[in-house]
Amino acid sequence: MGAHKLSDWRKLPLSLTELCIDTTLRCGQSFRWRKISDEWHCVLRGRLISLKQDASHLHYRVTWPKPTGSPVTSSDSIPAAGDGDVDTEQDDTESLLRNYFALSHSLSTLYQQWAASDANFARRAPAFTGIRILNQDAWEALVAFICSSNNNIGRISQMVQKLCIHYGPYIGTIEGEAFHDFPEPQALSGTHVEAHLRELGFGYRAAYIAQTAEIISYLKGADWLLRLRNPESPAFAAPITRPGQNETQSSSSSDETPITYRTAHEALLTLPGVGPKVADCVCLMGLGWGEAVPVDTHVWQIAQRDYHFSTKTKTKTFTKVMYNSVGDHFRSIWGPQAGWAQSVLFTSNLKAFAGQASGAGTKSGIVEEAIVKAEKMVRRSKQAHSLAEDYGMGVVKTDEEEVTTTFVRSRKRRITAVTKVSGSDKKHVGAVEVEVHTRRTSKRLKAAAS
DNA sequence: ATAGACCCTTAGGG
DNA sequence: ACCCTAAGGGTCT
Repeated sequence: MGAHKLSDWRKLPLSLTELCIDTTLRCGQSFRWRKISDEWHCVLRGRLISLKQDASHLHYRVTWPKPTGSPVTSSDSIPAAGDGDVDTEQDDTESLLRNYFALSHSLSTLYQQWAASDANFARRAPAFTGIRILNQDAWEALVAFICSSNNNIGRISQMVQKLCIHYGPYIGTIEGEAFHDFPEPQALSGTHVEAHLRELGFGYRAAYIAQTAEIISYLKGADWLLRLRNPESPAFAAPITRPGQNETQSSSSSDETPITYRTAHEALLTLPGVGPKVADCVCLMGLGWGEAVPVDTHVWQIAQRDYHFSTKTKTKTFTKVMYNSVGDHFRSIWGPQAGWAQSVLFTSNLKAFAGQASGAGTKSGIVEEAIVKAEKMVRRSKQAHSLAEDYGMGVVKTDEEEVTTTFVRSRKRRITAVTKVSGSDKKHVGAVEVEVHTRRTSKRLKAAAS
């Protein structure tokens, strides 16, 4: 009843290989989608979008908000002509969705390319198909990822939800749940905002958000953010200029240096609460820079575990030099859409998706990790002990047929992985045992092993 | 350049 | 049953 108009379901031919909304909408890109009785809902550009998917189609429906402040609802006075039947001529929801899901990229083609140039991707991706980078609103991505620092997906989603409820416009209700749009920068500006956000549990991020909102609203302007977009991205393709049209108009930025991924990244770093990782998230998911590779704890783990990135620099802190070198490395193997490939491996590494990992049975993330570490030991059995030091392993035992690795998962846990190898090939055959010990038990184990 | 502090929530071990 | 610790898509000083 709260909605002005509710469209009928429409559908878009789309395979699950090209897009899997169940994965893409849950993997920590957007924090606003909610699943209610098997349908996904979110407000995009002022309208409430509902989605469901089968093997061949993406089904969508739109709920338009009731016009605010107009005493006479025109639709009520107008006879049945257009009521309950959203004008499909005018409705641009399909193009909105094509743009939001960046459907102009062929995901299956990209997966093939990444798999061809990267064995690790080829091994992990089959269980995680259909993961796309969403083309989100840049301002929303900026604020959401400021919230993401030192935080988990659950709480980030709660925080974004609070921003919408307290500062964003109400759009509609579905099964008793209210949906608001994401607030504009001006709505999050003001002297009271920081204190209020602290009350709402934002912690130290409250100041970052309030300050960034102020800067975008009044100092730099919302245009500033939009000018950081990738002009080459299909999502922001310039309006088609006809041959006869004036061309000087399009090159209005003749006095400015052309925008690049690097300059966009640097520009974002000037905002409070925005470091290299958050800047890359905004570049990738809000500004169309496919080569942006956000390096967080997960990606850093992946880089070390699967791509032989070593922590040999004594320092324990993750420096900006290291950050850039990880990103450059992934760009060199995955190419111009490296950020898209990153999201696939990132998702495969999430605990929430651990059940999907590896085809044979459901191995936990811990087991997966143990297998991979053990495999690494197999490949480099000669340097097993030095590697063990690099990776913080406590005990390493190798012989002709079996490799046993024990490494420290946390201070109070040790995990032992046993990988069987077959003769000269030293191929991993999948036999894995994992044990979790208390400190006391592992001490005994260590003694027994040595 | 490099440790700590920073808000808050939850899961798991004592 | 509770307290305690660690960790969760980092950034700032």
